Amino acid sequence: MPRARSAPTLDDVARQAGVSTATVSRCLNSPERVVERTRTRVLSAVEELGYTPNFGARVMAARRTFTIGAIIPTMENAIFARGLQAFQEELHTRGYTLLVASSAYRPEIEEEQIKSLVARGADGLLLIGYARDAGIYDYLRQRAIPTLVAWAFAPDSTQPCIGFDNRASMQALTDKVIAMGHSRIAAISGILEGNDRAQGRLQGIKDGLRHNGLDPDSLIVVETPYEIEGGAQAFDQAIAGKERPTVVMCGNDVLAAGAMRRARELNLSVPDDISVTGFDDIELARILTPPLTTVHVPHRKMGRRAAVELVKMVEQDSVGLSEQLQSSLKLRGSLKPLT
Amino acid sequence: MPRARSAPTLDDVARQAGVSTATVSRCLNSPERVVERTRTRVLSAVEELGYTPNFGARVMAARRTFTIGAIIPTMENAIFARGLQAFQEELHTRGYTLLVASSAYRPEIEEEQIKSLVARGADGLLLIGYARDAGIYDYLRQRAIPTLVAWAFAPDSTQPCIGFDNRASMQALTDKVIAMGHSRIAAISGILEGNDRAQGRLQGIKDGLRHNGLDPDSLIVVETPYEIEGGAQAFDQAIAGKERPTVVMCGNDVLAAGAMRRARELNLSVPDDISVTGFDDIELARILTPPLTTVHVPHRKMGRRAAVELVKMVEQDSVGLSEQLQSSLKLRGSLKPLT
DNA sequence: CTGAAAGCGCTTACAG
DNA sequence: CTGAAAGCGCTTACAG
Repeated sequence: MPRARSAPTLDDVARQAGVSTATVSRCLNSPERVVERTRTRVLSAVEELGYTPNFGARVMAARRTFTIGAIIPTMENAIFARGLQAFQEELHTRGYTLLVASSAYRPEIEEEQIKSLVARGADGLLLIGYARDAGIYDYLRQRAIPTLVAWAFAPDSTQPCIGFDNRASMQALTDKVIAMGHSRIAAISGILEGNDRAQGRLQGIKDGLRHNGLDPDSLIVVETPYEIEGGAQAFDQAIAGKERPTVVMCGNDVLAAGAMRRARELNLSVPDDISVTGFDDIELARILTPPLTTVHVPHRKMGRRAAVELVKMVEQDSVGLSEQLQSSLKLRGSLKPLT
Repeated sequence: MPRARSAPTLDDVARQAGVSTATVSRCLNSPERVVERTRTRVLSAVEELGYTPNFGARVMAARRTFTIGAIIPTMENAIFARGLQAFQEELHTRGYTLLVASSAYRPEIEEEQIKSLVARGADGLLLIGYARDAGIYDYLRQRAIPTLVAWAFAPDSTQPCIGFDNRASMQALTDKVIAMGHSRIAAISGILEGNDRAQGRLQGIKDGLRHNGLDPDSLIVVETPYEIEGGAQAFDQAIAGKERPTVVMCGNDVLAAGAMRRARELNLSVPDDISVTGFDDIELARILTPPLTTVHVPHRKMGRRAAVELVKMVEQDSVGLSEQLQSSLKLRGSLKPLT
């Protein structure tokens, strides 16, 4: 915060207005406690000098930064971008600023980033998914940093969480896929380790198989990073067996986009030769050819609700209420009934 | 930053280690100025107490926050997401944290956000594009906030900028389009007002027309927000004239994706009935059917370079060097020669 | 190499 | 409604 050496301070304003610094501070922070006459005098002094409160001093005296930290796996994935945008907008209307860091889906980086944002004075923290080392939650509890988990919902989570049930959502899609006559199913999953969303989604497929009398162990599973290229390469493995699956269920829309691109390169028609499904319903899903069958997730709503709840936790020092949001199936051209 | 009332302070550490607070501070900030024996004693006291420096106090005393602010139009657009991710990664390796705000492409919101991030103590600022009110630059200069512009390069910019020449890049694409035999050209542009990138790209198309002896005034121009839906709706207008254009050149890939979706809905084949081009070469470009001809922009490199330069400006109090990055054409299936 | 002490610029009980 | 003053927890010349 290197500023012109001449940056005016509260003292300057006080002198100019002929009042004490306490009064100036009150005019700025709780104007109703100052009589109108004084207030206008002070405010015009503020205006005249172009005074802006010094951030560090204010933080130190008030013991809060009005800053909320968020650590997401990556900003590049549209899945987080949309929700994070809504989160930031909502924070802004509430007077908070967003501090962002990314973990690249790596627990040890996430841990480092958590500590870094806490050291930077984040008043509260948004994390993606609930599965992580208990030590981190201890650390956060010890420092009394309100922490909210999003993008996942688990009734038994130790942390308040706002999100949807990844596992049940994926099972619902699987039930539908099976109802359409598919039974040779392959899954392209994101990296499972340390990722409760990816694990939940894969479990959801197995639940669906089991639920419909199919053997979950017969499921072909290919694990790959959540990238288009990953989806494309995984597709090759997914269809490599002697009997080609009739449908490839992907852990998210990005993987599905990669899978569909690869299908096209192999001259396989989607959905005539093979069906493909995704998860998330990001914008991409509708511009693919054919449009992608997927699970719709209310990203913006989730981001907004998370901001509201987290600010409440920070300001009222409350524990935070979990909230389960509903997902829904979007049936589009990439999934076709087996006649 | 509400923490457990028991959060240890420098004083606690000093007492525990039997030294002064000055020595503890030195151990943490310039360890080489403390003799080893003392240092290890202090460090183990730090460890024992689980001491973390108080952010506000440190900021106030040191007069900097090690925080860099970035204000982008929106996080939702993959165009910024990729570059911002790289920007954040590079900042992190240099010990800085990223503060993010978004402007929704609205100058008045951007101005508010600039002031907000400055008030939050951003040591430096990253802004997108150079065109904005001179008053803002005055404001930033007055507070001595190092400011770097990215996503655009203009040799005559008053601010240091790291980016590419939007206008020349689009002209290069236009030259190519015309060389392929197209002359009935429509443009789907982003909103022009206050957006130098959008203006530059549109000018680039006109430059190309002029350069090839065509009348720039004959260009059909439809202006719409940078969203898929905007591109889809604009497509209808772009082809509404008596003679259908043979190519629709879009201000970015997102608009192009919308245009292509709409073409499909109208049963127009791309590229047989009409060609489409984009700008940015985000991942989406390669998964469209057919793949999109576009202008490749080195987003990650731009983000990294911007971080390096901005940190240099902050730490060395230097003016900042502009850097022009090269874009390149990606010719793919959505653009077809007119035989 | 280390310490005593001033100072950073606010906020906030506590008085009046 | 307003002011005097303590205090927030660091950093950093300045001495020694």
